Amino acid sequence: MSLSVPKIRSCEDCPIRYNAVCSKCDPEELQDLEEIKYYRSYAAGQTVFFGGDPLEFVGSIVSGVSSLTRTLPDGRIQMVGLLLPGDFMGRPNRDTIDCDVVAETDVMLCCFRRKPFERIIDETPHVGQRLLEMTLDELDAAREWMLVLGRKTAREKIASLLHMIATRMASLKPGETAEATFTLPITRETMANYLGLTIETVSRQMSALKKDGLIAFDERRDIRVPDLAALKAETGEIA
Amino acid sequence: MSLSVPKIRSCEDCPIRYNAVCSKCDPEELQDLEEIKYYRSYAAGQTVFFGGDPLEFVGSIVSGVSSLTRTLPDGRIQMVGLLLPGDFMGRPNRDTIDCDVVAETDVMLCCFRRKPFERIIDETPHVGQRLLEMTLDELDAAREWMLVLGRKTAREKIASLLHMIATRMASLKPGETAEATFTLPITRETMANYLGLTIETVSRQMSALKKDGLIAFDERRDIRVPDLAALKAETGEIA
DNA sequence: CGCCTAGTTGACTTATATCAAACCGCGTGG
DNA sequence: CCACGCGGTTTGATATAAGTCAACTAGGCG
Repeated sequence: MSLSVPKIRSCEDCPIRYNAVCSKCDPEELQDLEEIKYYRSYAAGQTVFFGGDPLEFVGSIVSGVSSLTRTLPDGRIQMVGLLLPGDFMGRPNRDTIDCDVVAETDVMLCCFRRKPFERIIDETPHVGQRLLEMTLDELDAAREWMLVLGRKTAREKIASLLHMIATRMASLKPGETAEATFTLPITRETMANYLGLTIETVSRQMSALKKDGLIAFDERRDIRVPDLAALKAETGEIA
Repeated sequence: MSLSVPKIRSCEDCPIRYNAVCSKCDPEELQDLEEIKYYRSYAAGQTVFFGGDPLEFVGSIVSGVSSLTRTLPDGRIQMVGLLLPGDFMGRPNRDTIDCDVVAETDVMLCCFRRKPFERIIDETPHVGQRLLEMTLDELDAAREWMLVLGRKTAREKIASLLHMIATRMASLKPGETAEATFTLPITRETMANYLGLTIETVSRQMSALKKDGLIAFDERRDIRVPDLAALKAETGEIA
């Protein structure tokens, strides 16, 4: 498993320059951040943080996908967040982290040691403001997901997840047809953990959606959605 | 249904002075807030915001309990947040709200029109900082709840809800025995909507917990928990 | 007094979990 | 080069937790 070495030299080149926690910074603020940032890479499957560990650093996902999970003592797992490029991980003003953070694909992180970053939040308003904005968005997403977990059927859950991934991925390369193609960044097991289902149920519903022509795939991970609107109609969100 | 008229004259008297969005403010900042604040009351059952409506104001719960809910077109409802005194409602920098907000009991709100409040966030750092802190806490709570919704059994869900209410209410009057008594601020239906269950299942599990001696009640809403640790053991969170 | 809402309880159905087996692509070592 | 094992996935048979439908109780209020 090869770890890509960071090639980014300055924040100007950074692929997440305009949506990460630093996106509102003016050049001067950016300079402050630049002085304390450093990069880290994780291979797919590696754990970035263990729940309960002291939180030494925070940071942004530059590339790749990570998951946030919570686990019950008997081993039941629930994914509680999916972090894509630009998303922030860690929690200022908290000594420990309460979720496991796992790299689902190879991941590159732009990190800041927590203490200096907390100082920056207090001193450079645009970082704190952007972080508030991002946290509010995440809260909205978490609440949206509570509806999925609490009230949707297995089929609706799968359709919702696929639709979300399709649109979030698509938003990176905008060009918008009714169609979408993407590679699932996660295993069936991870999907199950996200959706509060078993992997067997995930598999059955994927097969059912395929049989119904709503999605297509041969290789297990390469999904084609011929008609995003039709998939959306399966999420239960349409009247 | 009688609406209590606000009796609070200044922020100094305010019951949520030290845990609301204003809690980090120094006297000068408080003065800025005081100039734009106003009070509103809602009777139990009234809707404060309808999902999708323009968001004219934001504010803090001074007293009472409100719920945040999301609804699917076919009528399925999921509660996605429970707001207790001190909690903040509304969303700066967003023109509409995406949840219904309902007063579960009589509620008093300390409100700010949204635009002036947004200006305050930008100008008085302690408000933005506190709001970030509160939003991060809410995000943690939402994630905790995703675990409940996705992976817990009906009994564990009920136990989790009762335990949470017991401890959150208890924290107001700290004195900590192993025992707790409280009045449920919500109906069985609201409980069901919070937990992603039907009201019949809620009722059955309440009866089961009662039969097992984990809770006691005659009047449907006045709950006594003889042993909080024993209740906690039913939440699935204990090894 | 009778209706209305909130809650409880029972009988039955069903969606999803559980248990079990087999499949498929892939890298490894004989 | 092929057999093997392995992780990830699919599919089938069965079990069960929770949902549905329905009847009934108990307060509260006009």
